[in-house]
Amino acid sequence: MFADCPPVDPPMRVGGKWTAKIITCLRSGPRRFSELRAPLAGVTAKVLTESLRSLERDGMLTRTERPGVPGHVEYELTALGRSLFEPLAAQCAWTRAHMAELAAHRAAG
Amino acid sequence: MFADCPPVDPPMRVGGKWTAKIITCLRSGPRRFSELRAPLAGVTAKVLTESLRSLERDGMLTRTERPGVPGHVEYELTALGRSLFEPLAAQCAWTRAHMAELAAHRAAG
DNA sequence: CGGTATCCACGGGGATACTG
DNA sequence: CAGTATCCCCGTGGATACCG
Repeated sequence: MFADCPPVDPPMRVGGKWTAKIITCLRSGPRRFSELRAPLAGVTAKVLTESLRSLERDGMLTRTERPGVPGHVEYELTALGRSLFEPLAAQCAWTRAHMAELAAHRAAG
Repeated sequence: MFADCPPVDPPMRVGGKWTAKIITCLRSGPRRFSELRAPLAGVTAKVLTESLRSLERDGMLTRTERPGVPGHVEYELTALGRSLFEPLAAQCAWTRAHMAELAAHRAAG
């Protein structure tokens, strides 16, 4: 899921701790709450909810309740949210290109 | 100094709160501690020192004590540090292009 | 001039339990 | 299923004072 974007702890971040991963998870289309929670190993429901609400307030994604039994909720990126792919890709590219050098410095220093 | 990179509170950040601005300040060449502190309005000596030490540990910049009376200290970006310009520019471009839309969502929501 | 030393406030993030 | 409600920890960052 995130193989193209190595999880070097920082030094580069978009929004909160889970924001970049959420965007990446939604890349290929809308997903439900539980479909987001599974791949984002370690995130609690509370924190995931907060992150999603924050992204919704910023217009990065939409939240849609689908009725039925059982009902579910769909999260989908807006155009604004998808526009983050570009800077996100730049960060991933930087990390891929320099993470070894960075790790070497940290190990030495 | 930072006119080309609007200070939208985030959503995009490189490292700590001051990291991106420090890198930008060092863009045109080496600077002394006090030459960094002035344009970074609001940063305390402690926090600036911490940020610089962290960047030094990561190999992003070098710290050089110049003897003499009065002596001073020079901070200069390494090649690794300068390599951050690219993703940094991508972030600035995104912010410039979408900050109005973002602000509108936040005001409405 | 270029820092340390202390102390402290705040907010993000997490653990756990519970709910419509 | 998709959350809330609580409680709490801890790291970042800031205020203030002092130092070689």
